[in-house]
Amino acid sequence: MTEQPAPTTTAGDPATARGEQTRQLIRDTAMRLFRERGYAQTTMRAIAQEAGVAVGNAYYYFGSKDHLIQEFYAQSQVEHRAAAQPVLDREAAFGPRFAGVLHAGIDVLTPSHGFAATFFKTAAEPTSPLSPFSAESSGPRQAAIDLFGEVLTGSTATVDAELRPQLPELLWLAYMGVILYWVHDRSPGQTKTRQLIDGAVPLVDRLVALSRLRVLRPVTRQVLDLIRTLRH
Amino acid sequence: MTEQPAPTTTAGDPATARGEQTRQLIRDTAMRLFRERGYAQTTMRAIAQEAGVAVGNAYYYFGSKDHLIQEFYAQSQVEHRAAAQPVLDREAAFGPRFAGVLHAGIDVLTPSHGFAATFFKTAAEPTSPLSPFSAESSGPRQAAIDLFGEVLTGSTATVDAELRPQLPELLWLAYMGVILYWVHDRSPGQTKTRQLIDGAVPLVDRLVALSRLRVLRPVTRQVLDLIRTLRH
DNA sequence: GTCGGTAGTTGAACACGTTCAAGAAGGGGC
DNA sequence: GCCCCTTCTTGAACGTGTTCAACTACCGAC
Repeated sequence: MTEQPAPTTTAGDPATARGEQTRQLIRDTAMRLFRERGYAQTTMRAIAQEAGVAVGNAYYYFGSKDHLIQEFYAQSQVEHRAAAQPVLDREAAFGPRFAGVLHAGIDVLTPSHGFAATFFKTAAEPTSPLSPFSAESSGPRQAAIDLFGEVLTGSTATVDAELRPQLPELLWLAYMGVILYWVHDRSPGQTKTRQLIDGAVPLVDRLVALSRLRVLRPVTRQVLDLIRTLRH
Repeated sequence: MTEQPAPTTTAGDPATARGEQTRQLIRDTAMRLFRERGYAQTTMRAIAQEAGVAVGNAYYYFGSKDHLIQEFYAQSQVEHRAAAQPVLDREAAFGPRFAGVLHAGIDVLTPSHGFAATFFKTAAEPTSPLSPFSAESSGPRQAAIDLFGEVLTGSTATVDAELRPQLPELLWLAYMGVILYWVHDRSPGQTKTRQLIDGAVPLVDRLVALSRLRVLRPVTRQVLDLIRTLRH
């Protein structure tokens, strides 16, 4: 239903399409206003006016106000990947790698905590294309999962063979949990989220290591079976 | 800001206030329309018209359309408590008690899966008074936590002394997780949520039992310290 | 019975997200 | 130059949630 030009999210090509400039103008204006006033307080009329275009023009490029959020996601994901690179280069052990990537994610989001929190509700709606589990956001999601795959591939940790293929997605899921906590985190500077990361990662680390133990094999199996059943 | 008469959520008193009838009429009409058409498709004008009152009148009793959701929560909580009673009477072991109460919760919500899912997003917004973590919903929340307290008090399970006081809230948190999964569950009849409950409860059961083990004492401590740190 | 005040009720009006028919701009084919 | 088609742009109009000044119904006090 909602017509849209080919998604040119990935930078690089020199704005061939005629409207690409307008698209970026509207997107940047929206991001700025979201940061300045918050999501709810930013009206589509205000975005259009500040960008110097008509309201309908914004809807030509973005199907809805919510779709502007998706733009924010994609942007954040790219920044997250970049911020994680130094960690992946530096650390070799699983724990520090995982913690570093989680911290990098929060680092990227921190400046937007005020307004990001208010619109993460849209992501929580299952029917919304903005849900991190939806088909529409499978691109950014897969990129994020791949990032946690890199946390593993580059690490010195030895992981249970059966658990291994599931683990990147599980780590991503843990990251989603961290974000959920972060969104609700009212502590100054969201320090508690940092404590959550630093406290939980060693536990995950130990758990992953334990999964290889002979005695715990049945439990590991049980957990993996459950996960496989529950995946869509 | 939003003026409201004293909340008479608890039934029993014979509608002393003049407007109590109107209040219930509007609430029941809203619940019916939500079920029939879904939350987004039900307009405040439609609710008012079906109830035979003016639009503004609905706002006299309920601060916003979202506040009607809170009414749904409260109602569901009461039904959940009632549906859990047979389980609490029947079962003695922790596992079956916990599983039974979780299933009872899903039983109560199942008829509303279609529309309940769409508005759980409102609950996910941290700033919203509808968030299950908010001060405004501390009443229903505490009632729910108490229900999981009863799961423990009546059970034959012996729990680590340090873990014990935290456990009801943790079980409630697990219930929130189940609901989060249920909301996204697209399987027919939400059978996967049932599998989640049946698969996860034995694991929780085992985990709780293990927490008392000498060898695992340091880990239990670590987890409990983390939880205590993260609580608000 | 009348007065005064509270509780309850009304519907027009507002700002918002969104739609859409109409038009403008651009660019290739001849 | 002219035509045609796609791409882009416009702003009025619609339906929504919400507000609010005005009005009515009730009830106790005298």
